[in-house]
Amino acid sequence: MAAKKRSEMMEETRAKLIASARKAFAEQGFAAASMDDLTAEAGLTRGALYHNFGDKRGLLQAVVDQLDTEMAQRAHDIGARAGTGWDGLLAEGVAYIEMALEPEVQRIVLLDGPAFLGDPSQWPSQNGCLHMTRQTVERLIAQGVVRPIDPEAAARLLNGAALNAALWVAASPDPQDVLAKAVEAFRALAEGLLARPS
Amino acid sequence: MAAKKRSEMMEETRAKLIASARKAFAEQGFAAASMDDLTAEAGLTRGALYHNFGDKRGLLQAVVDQLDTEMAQRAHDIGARAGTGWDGLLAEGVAYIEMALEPEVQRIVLLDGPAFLGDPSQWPSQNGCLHMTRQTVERLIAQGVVRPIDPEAAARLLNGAALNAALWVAASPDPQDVLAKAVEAFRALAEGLLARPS
DNA sequence: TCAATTCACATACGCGACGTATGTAGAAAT
DNA sequence: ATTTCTACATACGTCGCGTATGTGAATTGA
Repeated sequence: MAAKKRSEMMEETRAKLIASARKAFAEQGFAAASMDDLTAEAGLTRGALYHNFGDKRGLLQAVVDQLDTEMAQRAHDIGARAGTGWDGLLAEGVAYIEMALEPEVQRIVLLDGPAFLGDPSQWPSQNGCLHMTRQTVERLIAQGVVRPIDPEAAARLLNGAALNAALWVAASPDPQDVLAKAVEAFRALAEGLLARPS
Repeated sequence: MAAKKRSEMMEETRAKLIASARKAFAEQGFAAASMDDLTAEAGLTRGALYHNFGDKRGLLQAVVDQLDTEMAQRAHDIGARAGTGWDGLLAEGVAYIEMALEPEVQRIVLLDGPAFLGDPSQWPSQNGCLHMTRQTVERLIAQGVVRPIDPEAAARLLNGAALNAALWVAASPDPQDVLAKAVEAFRALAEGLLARPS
């Protein structure tokens, strides 16, 4: 076991705190989660927390950034696997709906994030999912597949639709059935973006 | 001045507390708002609050119900003025986007509401806006204007899209310009619901 | 009309959680 | 080897929620 440098130790501490916070925030919500409990589970104290993240919101910010980055990566992979065309965008959107079913994502990124950190597009992580959807839309507009509308606006509305679909699915007693309906409605809505041959 | 009955007095205190809470929650957010300050501004104490609403969440629930009812009424009027067809649905959606620009609506109903009360469709007020949009969609499906998809799903996604559009507009430095883009994108998306002559 | 009761609200208290100020041990620097 | 620095721990003050208890005015019943 090689001796660890100080910077490595600090990275490890940050990682442990973020991991504990992810669990606590997902299970109890940001407001109800106790910093004492949270840090204790990571084998640390609140001192480490305030030293590394400034305050409770700073920790939430770090957790959200990590989750958002993971989500963007996953959605990108799924979208790319479905191709660079229209199907890619649909796959991304559906992937987003399905990811939003995970309690961690829903509670932290979709509910507490906007409530306590404000508008997602202002986050340091820039909301990777949103950014990625926008790029996909831009590409499809350039391809002539999607009609020339503001790509930022389109990405916003698509992500918003997906988010609410996920909230609905998650709260339903029969998630599988509701998920199918949500995906169908999402496909229908998204088709409104298609260039009409008119 | 007629003497007031006890029930009338109680209604008045409830109204005063809700009014104070609307201001406080809108300005500071639910989590940061202090019940002591809130009740003091209404000329009361926390005693009245806990007697009438049970706890802090109960007060938020009451505020959200009131706002939601007002929003549904306003959107209904605007939609009805635009007719009972496709334009009615579009008008409702745009009205929803514009209402979501008001700090009271955005902060309380769209951000803190879901975060602290859970899924909007589970609220006692049943989320009037959502309910109304669904009815409109159902009517248009019956008319053959909208293709036969699950109306609940469609209403959910439309409202979700409108919400995120509003968050975007509100956070932008040039709301007027961004609002126009958002409305355009919303119209495009919504057209995906139209029945195709395929 | 008057005593008894109810109730809407105020007051008082305890507890938990956040943020800060201070302490400390070990690594880094010279 | 001494000094400095820093990543964390410890200790403290404060604030806000929820509850338990008190009180005066309105209501009830005879």
